[in-house]
Amino acid sequence: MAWHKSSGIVMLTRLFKEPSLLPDMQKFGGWVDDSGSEDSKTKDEEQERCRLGDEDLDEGSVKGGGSRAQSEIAGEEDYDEDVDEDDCGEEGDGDRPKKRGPKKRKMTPARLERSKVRRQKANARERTRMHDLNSALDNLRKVVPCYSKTQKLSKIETLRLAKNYIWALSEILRNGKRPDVVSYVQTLCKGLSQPTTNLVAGCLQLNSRNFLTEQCQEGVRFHTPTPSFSIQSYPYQCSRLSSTNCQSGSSTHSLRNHSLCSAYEALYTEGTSPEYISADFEGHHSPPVCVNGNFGVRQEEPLSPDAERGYQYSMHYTNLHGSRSSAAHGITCGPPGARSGSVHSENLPLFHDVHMHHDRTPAYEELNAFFHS
DNA sequence: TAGGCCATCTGGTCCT
DNA sequence: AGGACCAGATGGCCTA
Repeated sequence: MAWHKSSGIVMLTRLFKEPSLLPDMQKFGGWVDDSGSEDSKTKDEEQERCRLGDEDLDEGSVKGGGSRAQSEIAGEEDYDEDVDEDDCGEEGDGDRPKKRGPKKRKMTPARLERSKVRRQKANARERTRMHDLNSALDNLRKVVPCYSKTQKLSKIETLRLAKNYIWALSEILRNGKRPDVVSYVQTLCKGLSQPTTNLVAGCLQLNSRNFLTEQCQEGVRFHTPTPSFSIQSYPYQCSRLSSTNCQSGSSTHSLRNHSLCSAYEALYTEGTSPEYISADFEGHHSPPVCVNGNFGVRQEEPLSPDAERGYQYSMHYTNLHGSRSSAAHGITCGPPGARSGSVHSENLPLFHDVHMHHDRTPAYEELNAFFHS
């Protein structure tokens, strides 16, 4: 599906206004073949233009016959200078067909100035609109899984993750049962770039005590709602794996399943009710960790040294912007103030500024209650 | 230096 | 008439 960034943002905006559009998201996108924009002016030029006043806003508002709104905004200064403002006679030479519609008026300095002012106002409105849009996007970043103040998801990744998140939650509500965790993770990461996938999966991976499971070694068979989706599509990069029994592949980078294995493991934690333990994954119980805002985080007991060592196997997140947060990150995960339930960040060298959300929205509460009922 | 991401400008279109 | 929306173009910044 072709997904244009701006189109995606617009779609998101409209989705908030019209949730009924959600089923049409998949149809949304595509490139518009259009052209014809003038060169953008530099910021210095823009600042210079901003020094212009509005004294001409109300001057000379008399228009010719018909609407001229478009021509006023759309570069009226390009119109012919030799067309008289009051000329209502024939336009153009005899060979060309006569043009209908409003006459082009001569650009007087005053009108030129008005055009500039109008353009400035339009630019200011557009800036405000985009700022509002970005603000909404920031709010969206805060409610999708994996929020990082220092490592913001890009716009497109935020939208993709939000779409996946909505889809995952919809599936949960539709099925009325606890989801298969790996499928849940898969759904969240579907279509995301590798860095974002690593980020999301890394957020889900808090416990590596039983990092490599049989499922991992043998290849996890996922219960995915979308058969075409395969975890093999996400070559997660793992770090600090050399000392573990994760060497199932020929290289570190071959351990692409580990993060999801850990994420998978992470959900099935001790402290949860027995029915929470998947039949597919009940060999061990790990300290409770969150998967996203819909899952609570509790850790009932201090980590054992082994468990702490296990965190050394945290997946490496290849961030989008390099060194900003690539090292010494841990995960802050869990309800604020839940000291015993939070994983010590010092044990989590990655993702220290990354955490799952716990926005107490009604949907959150409902789902959280659902998962802990 | 290429590529990704972003902010901004710009002109076109639609709607009120 | 004017604002909202859209999408292309452009340049800046950053990272690999």
